[in-house]
Amino acid sequence: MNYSRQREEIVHFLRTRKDHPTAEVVYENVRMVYPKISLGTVYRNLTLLSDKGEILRLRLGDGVDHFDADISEHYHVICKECGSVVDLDMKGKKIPIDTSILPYDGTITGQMIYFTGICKDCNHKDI
Amino acid sequence: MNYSRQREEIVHFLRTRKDHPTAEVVYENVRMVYPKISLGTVYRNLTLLSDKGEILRLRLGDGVDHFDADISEHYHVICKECGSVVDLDMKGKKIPIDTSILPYDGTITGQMIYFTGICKDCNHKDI
DNA sequence: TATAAAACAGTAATCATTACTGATTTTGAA
DNA sequence: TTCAAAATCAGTAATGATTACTGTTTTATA
Repeated sequence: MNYSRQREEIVHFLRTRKDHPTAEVVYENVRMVYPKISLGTVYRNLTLLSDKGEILRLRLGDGVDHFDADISEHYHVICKECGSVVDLDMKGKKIPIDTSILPYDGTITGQMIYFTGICKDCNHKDI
Repeated sequence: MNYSRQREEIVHFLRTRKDHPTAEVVYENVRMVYPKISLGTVYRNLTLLSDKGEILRLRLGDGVDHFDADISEHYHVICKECGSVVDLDMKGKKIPIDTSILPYDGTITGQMIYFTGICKDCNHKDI
């Protein structure tokens, strides 16, 4: 995989963000540096990078893919009000689930956990 | 909400299935009973029914919504090989996660857990 | 039965994402 | 440094799931 300036900038932009931008948001921002970049290039690189494991693709169920440069073990909370996605910093600890007791005839290899809730900002709005 | 014959048949079909059909699969099957039903009707009813809580809409991350008439507490395993979705019958038990210790500034109201794995059938294929 | 509300079939529109194409850039060896 | 092959790009078209629209039919109930 050759590293183009566009791809570098996409990764660099993602590393500056702790929210979890969509392809569209990445596009709008990288365009400030490379105005001629196309949305297709953004999508192709996000797919390439997540396939190689350099970034995470998050499918949060809102119909749009989100991307995360933080590939360490961590979890996400999705705000039901505003849709924002916030990291849970588990300081390296995984939530323990004993998959061996689950009643399943096949092999369980992984788990995906998302939390839903109301974020700090939306909590304040209610007052 | 008036109950039409089409809507009844959609719910009835979903109840016969333990896999988790997509709107397209529901459409193909309900068409055997009501050949003139349109895909739009299927989508509208699936949305209506899941909004009312009579069925579940599952967003499993494969880009297609799946639907489940079983609204009891249970979990799902997605096969990485064939994409099939199998229920985990937890016999009423929830997987315990103490959300109060999670480092989050807002309110956590719910959790979504999916497991990934290799289903029984795909395990056999490897031999 | 008559009537208003709800639902329908059929079709068009939307929106995120992927695929295609010919031009440009990057890489690594001469 | 130069140059050809490979990779990537910009721009655009296509795809596929889902939603919206419109005029017609069905349903509930008075």
